[in-house]
Amino acid sequence: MDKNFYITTPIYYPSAKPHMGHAYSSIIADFFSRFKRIDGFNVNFLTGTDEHGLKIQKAAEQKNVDTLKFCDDISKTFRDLSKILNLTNTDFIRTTEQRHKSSVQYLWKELEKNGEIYLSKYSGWYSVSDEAFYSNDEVEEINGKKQAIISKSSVEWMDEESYFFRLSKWEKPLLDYYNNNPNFISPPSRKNEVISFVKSGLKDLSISRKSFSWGIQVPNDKDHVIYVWLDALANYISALNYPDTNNDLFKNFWPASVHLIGKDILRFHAVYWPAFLLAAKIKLPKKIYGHGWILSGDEKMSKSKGNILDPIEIINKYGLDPLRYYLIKEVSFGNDGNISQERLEDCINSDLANNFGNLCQRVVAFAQKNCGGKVPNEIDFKKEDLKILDKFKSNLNTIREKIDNQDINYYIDFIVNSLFETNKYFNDQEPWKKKNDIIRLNTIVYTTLEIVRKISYLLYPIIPQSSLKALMIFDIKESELKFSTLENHNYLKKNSDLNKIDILFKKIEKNND
RNA sequence: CGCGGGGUGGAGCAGUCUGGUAGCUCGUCAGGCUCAUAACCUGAAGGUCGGCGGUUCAAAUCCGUCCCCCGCAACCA
Repeated sequence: MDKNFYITTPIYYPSAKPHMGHAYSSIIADFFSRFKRIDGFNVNFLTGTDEHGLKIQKAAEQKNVDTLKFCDDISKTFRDLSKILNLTNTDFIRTTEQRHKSSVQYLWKELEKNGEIYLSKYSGWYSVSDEAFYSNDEVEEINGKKQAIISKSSVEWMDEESYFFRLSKWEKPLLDYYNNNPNFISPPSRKNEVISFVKSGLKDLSISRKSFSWGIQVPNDKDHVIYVWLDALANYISALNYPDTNNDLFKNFWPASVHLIGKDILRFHAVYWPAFLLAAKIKLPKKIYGHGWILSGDEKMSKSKGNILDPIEIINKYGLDPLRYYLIKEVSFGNDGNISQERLEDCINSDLANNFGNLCQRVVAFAQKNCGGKVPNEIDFKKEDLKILDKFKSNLNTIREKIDNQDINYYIDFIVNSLFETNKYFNDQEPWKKKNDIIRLNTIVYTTLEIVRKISYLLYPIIPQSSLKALMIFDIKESELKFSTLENHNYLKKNSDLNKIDILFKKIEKNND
């Protein structure tokens, strides 16, 4: 069985500072990475920044700084964000790096060699901010200025030589591929969208620009710069040292297990990217997953509405793990989700503090008083103990399957239900009334501790810091985490010391006004 | 006929592909417990699943039609 796992985030376009959407994509990717890692996989987790294009060039000019310097600075804020979000990415790629540039140029030459590229002329209305051409009927004139009807961004007439990629010839092969690989585009609602787009007909794609210079040069034609999307998408293989397909990175990790993206860039990933790869005779990634957007309230975050929730500010106020938990739990994965401080606070109080944090606290405190602060030694499992313990064992493979289908909702529901059941179990077993039946008392405590361990493992991909803090009760370190040990009901060493831990999550005081 | 998403108890959501007594979290009310972060457990109230029509023994789920909301005009995941 393939024990390698390669997951990517989009590479972020650093024309402005990071926002909640970036944080969301990254956190989800980190979730999968961490899960796979504790399940014994060799994980490659790539993120980075996409730094070419006219928008960047102009932004740098406006600030009167060297373009690369401009990119260095903003790229760094994204690299910093990775640290702030506690990501376990194994690489961070910048499209301005030499390893990427030479990889893209090689890819170009491959396409050229295979007869996929031809030189022609492009005339049309070009929008800088959309990086797209529009035809006459897609443009309107308002106050004497031409703008694109769809995006309302201003356009200018361009009449320039351009290289084209024979996208049209891949229409049928793409449709066949979607058909033969039903999970290639997920979730299904996105797949339908892509299929109907491809069915409506694909035109050849302009893949070079003469009008600006900030990009990767077309091999053997220094007047042209390679189209930003062809450039950007290639990051997924340039980071694996393509074209050196014999090196370990490429051999182990290509094709990628999943490209995690926002639904807005689905077309580039599900149509253009596979077409480029087919044309270059490179294997296609196994899955493209287009997740939804994070909205504020019911609306899109926007400066004018003043409803922006900056991930950094949220983290400074509430901490990282609550944000990670919220984004993973409260957002129905695949759909758009809302974030509001009020609901974030509810999450912290109900799920994290009351349900999980308090459970850890109550069992450890009980063991301190009644079991000498040690993992109980003499125990005797009864069927009610085994019943709750076995739930983890019997669901191991289901959980793995759900994760492979990106069914995060199932995963988190399993955890939350387990927390309820454990609190109920402790309640119903009433260990505080078993002081004259020490074996029974011990068994209840042991069982509950085991479940705290199991749940902490499950929570590790979601809230790593807090999970590890909880596992300090047992002196379990990050490097020891193994998902498969959820099967073991006797994992905790008997008679070993239980460490007292601080309160895991402080409750948020609610205003009553 | 632009494209796409959505309308399920007070709030936020699952369930719709593969029809079969409407489910979860929060909130509210009542009770229990006392080991714990005034926490935890139990019970209750609360929904004609946007409207209308159709298929069916049976529709939140399939088909048709209509109404309403949201995004695609960005800080682009």
